[in-house]
Amino acid sequence: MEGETTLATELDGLLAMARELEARVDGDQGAPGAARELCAELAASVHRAVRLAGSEGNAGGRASVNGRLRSGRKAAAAARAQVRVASMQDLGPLDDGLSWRKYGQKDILGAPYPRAYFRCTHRHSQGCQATKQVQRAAADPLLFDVVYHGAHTCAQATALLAGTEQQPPAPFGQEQQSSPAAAPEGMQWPEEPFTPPSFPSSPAGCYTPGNSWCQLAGNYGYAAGGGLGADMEFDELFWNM
DNA sequence: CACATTTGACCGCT
DNA sequence: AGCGGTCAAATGTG
Repeated sequence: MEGETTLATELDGLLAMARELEARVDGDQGAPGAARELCAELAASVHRAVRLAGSEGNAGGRASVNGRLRSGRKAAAAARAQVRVASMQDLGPLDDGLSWRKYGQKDILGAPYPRAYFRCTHRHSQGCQATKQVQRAAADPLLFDVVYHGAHTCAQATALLAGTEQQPPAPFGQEQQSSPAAAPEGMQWPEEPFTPPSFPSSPAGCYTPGNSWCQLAGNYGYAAGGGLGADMEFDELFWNM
């Protein structure tokens, strides 16, 4: 409602591209050439949108984050982006190709499902401070909200990023993935008709480097507030394209 | 035996 | 005071 015109426009175009991409991928999964190009454009648009949202002085929905920064408050430790990507790939579990170690689970106020906290297994070995939060969507139990934050310094991440030209496991950002037939590493929900835990953390391979993901759906939930922790401050946004 | 996961408690911040 | 996040000890599994 405020001055989100630019951002809205970007997002609108992005949505359109996403649709096109979705159609392309759906119709031709053997030749992701065009899809890939669209993906690039899409990524660029997203990048721009996020940048606009993170710009100072911008009155966007997230502009307050910057203006809210108080002196002495440094949030460089964990940057989060608001990129919500819903990838419906049954074959693509939530495994990012890295090793995550669950270190806690907490029930979130207002959320019917608990939130699991994961950490890089190499945190003690290589000092990888990367962390990941996996939570289930409130209205869509089939959707998993995976929030990555922190920087991956372990060789595993480096190798992964170097081996793939894409950026599935973005350095930072909120990624909403959906795995209808695949459950995360380990999360036990109150009532789950799906596959229980027991996710052997599939090693690299299920990633399918080349075919990659691709089904953008949904909208950009900028965690619009409501009072449920809509406080997001992202100072730096890294996006490799 | 080592590693990963689980659960509870503690701490910090809002 | 409440919520979110992390740590630490215990347990289970491979």
